[in-house]
Amino acid sequence: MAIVRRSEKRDAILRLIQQTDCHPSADWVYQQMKDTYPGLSLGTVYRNLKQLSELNIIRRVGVIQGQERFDRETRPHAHFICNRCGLVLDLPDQEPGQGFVQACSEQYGFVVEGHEFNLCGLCADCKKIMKLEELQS
Amino acid sequence: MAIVRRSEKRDAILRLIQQTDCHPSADWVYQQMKDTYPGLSLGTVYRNLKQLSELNIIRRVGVIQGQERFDRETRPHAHFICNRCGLVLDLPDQEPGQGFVQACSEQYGFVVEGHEFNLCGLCADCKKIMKLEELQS
DNA sequence: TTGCTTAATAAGAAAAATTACTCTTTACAA
DNA sequence: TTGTAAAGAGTAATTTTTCTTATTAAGCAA
Repeated sequence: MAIVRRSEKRDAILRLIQQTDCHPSADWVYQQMKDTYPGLSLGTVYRNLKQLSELNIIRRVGVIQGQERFDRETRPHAHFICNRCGLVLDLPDQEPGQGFVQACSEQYGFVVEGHEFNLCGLCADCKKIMKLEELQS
Repeated sequence: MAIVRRSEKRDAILRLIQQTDCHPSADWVYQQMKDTYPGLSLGTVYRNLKQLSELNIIRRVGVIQGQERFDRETRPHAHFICNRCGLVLDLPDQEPGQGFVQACSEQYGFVVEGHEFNLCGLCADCKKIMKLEELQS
């Protein structure tokens, strides 16, 4: 990988992500920053998010309702994702059994570098709303 | 959800996915079908893939190298994803402990409808290629 | 069966999200 | 200070979703 040079924009993007627990999207970052950095390009946000996740400084969560979401926490942990409102919540890690990774590596010859584990469903708020809608129909 | 009507295009899309184990992308499906169905629209492929996965007839795997991939197998199972070549491989299910789902549901009030579990890394072929590249540099 | 009704489906265009590319600016080492 | 390559802005291209209008599948009545 190429040398990584210091950059004001990247520092600011990272600071912003570190300060929130909302698992931001690229556009959220852009909207938050564009007043302070008027010349900021959305492409720059995307490029730096990609770079930061490749450097394992932040982490990709996955595409939720059409937008990639990111996570300041790189240590292994699971996520809950609400299918209705798009909420992302950190959960304590659900480690794949060490035996499982070992077996896959041996059987198929893989190098396993990481894992992602997401539960999907309805969050508490959306659960209530769905119940209301049922009653009304 | 709305009533689902029979449709020639959707049947053909589903048949195609059932016949392969390559975890296709929308564009792969489109490329395979466009000769047989000259008027086929890429939008139709996307709409039907979305609908089939909402009906739980196929399953979304996730975005890999910029493209969403799909899986004919809807029963719970894990995936291995190669970060270098984009290979997707089915693995036997790594069930989240029933206790884990139960605990999340109770603690946060979630309704957990499903889970996705992916191992990421290098497949056997890419492992060899990376080794070669190391030797050459 | 035949024709009518309606709502799902399709095509095509447009919008949105993301990535790639080109050219300019800038960080940093020699 | 200067040479270099990384980083940025802006634009274009790609992938995916959404919207509009026309078509068509399927239930119902005659």
